[in-house]
Amino acid sequence: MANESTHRPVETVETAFDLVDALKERDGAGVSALADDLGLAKSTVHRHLRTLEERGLLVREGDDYRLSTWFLDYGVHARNRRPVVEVARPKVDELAAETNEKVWFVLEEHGLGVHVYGAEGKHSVKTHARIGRRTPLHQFAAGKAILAFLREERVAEILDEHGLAGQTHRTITDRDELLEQLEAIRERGYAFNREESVAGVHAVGAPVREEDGTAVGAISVAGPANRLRGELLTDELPDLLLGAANEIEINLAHS
Amino acid sequence: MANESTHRPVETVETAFDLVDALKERDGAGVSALADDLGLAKSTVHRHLRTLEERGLLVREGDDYRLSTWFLDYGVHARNRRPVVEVARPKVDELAAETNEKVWFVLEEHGLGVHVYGAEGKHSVKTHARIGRRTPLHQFAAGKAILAFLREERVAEILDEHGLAGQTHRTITDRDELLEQLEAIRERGYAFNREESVAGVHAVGAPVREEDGTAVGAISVAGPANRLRGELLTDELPDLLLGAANEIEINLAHS
DNA sequence: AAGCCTGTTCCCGCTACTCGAACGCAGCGC
DNA sequence: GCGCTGCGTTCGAGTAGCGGGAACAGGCTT
Repeated sequence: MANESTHRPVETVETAFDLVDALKERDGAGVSALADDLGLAKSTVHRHLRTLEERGLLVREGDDYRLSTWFLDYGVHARNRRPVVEVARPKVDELAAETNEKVWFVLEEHGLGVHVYGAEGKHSVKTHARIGRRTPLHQFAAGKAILAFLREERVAEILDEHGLAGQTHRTITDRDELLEQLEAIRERGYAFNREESVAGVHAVGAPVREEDGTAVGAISVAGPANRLRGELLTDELPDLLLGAANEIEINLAHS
Repeated sequence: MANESTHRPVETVETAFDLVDALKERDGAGVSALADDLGLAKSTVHRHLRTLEERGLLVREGDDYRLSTWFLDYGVHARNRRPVVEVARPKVDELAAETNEKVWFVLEEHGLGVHVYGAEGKHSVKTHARIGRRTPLHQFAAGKAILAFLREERVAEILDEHGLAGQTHRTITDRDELLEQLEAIRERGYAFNREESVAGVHAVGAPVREEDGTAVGAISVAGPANRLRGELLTDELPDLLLGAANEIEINLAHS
């Protein structure tokens, strides 16, 4: 599929999104700053920004432009298109109420984990996770749970493409070690994250699978390491998660 | 500022977003269908879709493309950039718990109301409102609350640009009638919506204003018409809303 | 097997995108 | 007061690259 070498992207579209990315990163900026940043002529940047603004994608604040909430509309649409999200949402809420911890539902897209829905428990920790954020799958419990239940070639593809970047000193950065863990996850059915993405934070993740066994997403519970330990971490939470994941799978199959 | 006539948009970017819009509307589609729809050559559509897909903005499902959750990342970023949203969020949650009804926080952008954050009460009604959705300001309580506290010229601009489309038989479609209502809203400080956006649904909306008096957003409570009536509608809910709006304004000024 | 539907590739022509220079305006320092 | 320097904006020109059309490859149906 798709011989990469022959395909030439639409460069004008690429610069448009380079601008959008730059605006996101800089939290808004003006014409000159963006032109410098991207090595484009001011007039070019100007024309692009105006085009995007007239479409409603950007808003002006004085001489600066920033992203508009149009993107939210596209994004929410994209999220809700995946049936599993609608099914998972109430279960995530339930789990958060039961465990009092932060609960996430995560999808895989383009080989990265996307946090698409989260619910706060009474004692939720604040992590860097946020709706829409993309995280390399090997760095967290839900991600590893997904990886463990993807086709082997797909896993290889993903690891080749995105590598094994470290996040904390505990993050798995060795490929063989990761593959071993994935094997263990496959056997017991759920994944742990012991300070691999945030220092002081533990998590458990369980995959949500479809009929053929491949993961369409995962749910996870995360909390402070000193609270999530012992049997709570190794037995109780996995039980709750597997139950919830299973319910989601059933509801998904009958929807 | 901005002589519209001289400015020529980047057409390639426009077609790219025409494709994105079409994909949103159709919930995903293939090359040929999109080419037919937009009157473009298949090869053109193909090249655009590939470009967007390689950027991670689209995902392929077989031969169909659909929007990816990348947009969610942009959108959440855009929303969280507005400081008022972070401040309003906990108040919206509180109000939902207190009233047991659906509570929304709405921003104005490009002359339209954007529902950026909503909280469910125990007895929430399901309306067509959804995070990210844009609605003409004259059609609902929060929107009217915002309109009432914008500069007069700005209001005229918005009405000229977006018109007064009807939504239910109760929607205000007469400009003078709307301006009169806005005057009344300015005097009492909050707005009502009696089946003007959804049949059988009433709502109350209160503006969140900054120091100079202009609205930066609004909160609203919506529920079934037969529950939201009498003193609850005309006194109790307005009181609660004004209190919450005021707290948001104070927190916003000190953040 | 032939037809028809996809998505995909290739190449050519002309559009329109990019650039650079010039302009108007503000704010600042001398 | 004046000029400098920053900004966003406009204009014109030259050519890169976008868009179109035709041809190809593969699946499915008839």
